Amino acid sequence: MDVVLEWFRENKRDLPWRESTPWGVVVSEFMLQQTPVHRVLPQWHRWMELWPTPADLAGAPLSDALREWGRLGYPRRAKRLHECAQIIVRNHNGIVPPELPVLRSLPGIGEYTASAISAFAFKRGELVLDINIRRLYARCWQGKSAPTAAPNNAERELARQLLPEGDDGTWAAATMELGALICKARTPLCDECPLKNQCLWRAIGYPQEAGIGKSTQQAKWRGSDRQCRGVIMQALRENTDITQSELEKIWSDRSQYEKALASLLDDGLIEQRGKRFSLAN
DNA sequence: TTCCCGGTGC
DNA sequence: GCACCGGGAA
Repeated sequence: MDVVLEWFRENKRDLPWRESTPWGVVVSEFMLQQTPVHRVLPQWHRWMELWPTPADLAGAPLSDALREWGRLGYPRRAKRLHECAQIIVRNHNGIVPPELPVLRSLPGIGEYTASAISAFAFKRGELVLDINIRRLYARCWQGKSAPTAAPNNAERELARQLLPEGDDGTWAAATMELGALICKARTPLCDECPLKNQCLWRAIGYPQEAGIGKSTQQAKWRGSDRQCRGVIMQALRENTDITQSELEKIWSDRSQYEKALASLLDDGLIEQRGKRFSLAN
């Protein structure tokens, strides 16, 4: 697949974590879970400035990590990353472990993130299956418009066959970049694709399978439990300490507020001391 | 204004 | 199979 690697050499974005330490890669992968590159960039720089090593983050209060996470979304990721830092310090001498099973055992690191860290931080030719790569494979080699909800063994086998011998992680980076920039979910730029002459989906006229690739409908954001949690977190990021009665004013639906508050306490993202709430420590 | 984008953990 | 986030494209 030299055309893909050649395309990557000429078109890859200049992303700072590609020139960073293994820890920088870990931080980037956590932030990039469910969040686009352009939103991650400023936050990543800030975090690497504040906490350039696992020991630095492990030594900081969780509340600082949650505050600096800002509006990236899914603040449980910040808590898990903080936990990762502490485990790395405690069990791995402060060094990011390169072994796939060890990475996989850390909180917030699943199949994708473990292989991505191994490939990008340690230059290993791992099987990396993020949604961009999976979409590219589904289209080009399977003639489908989109991949299934989760990878199965047949898909892993196909991906393994495509992985170049002796790869150093460049294949994953290249296919991910191609999926993100050209083989896009909604409006693929097929004319610019280095694989356009061998893409099965293109060859058979871009069929759309019923039901495939459709994620379950997300509830409206406005008025959702998610929005309520976000509003509470934002209030606690801006106020180090806030009373029960002040906090409850920020959301009009009382029962939804109570539910969101309880779930944030349950997730260990916030804490209560008497009548006052703050980010968890 | 709605719709879409995207890993982990339960 | 569902909950979790916020921003940006359509």
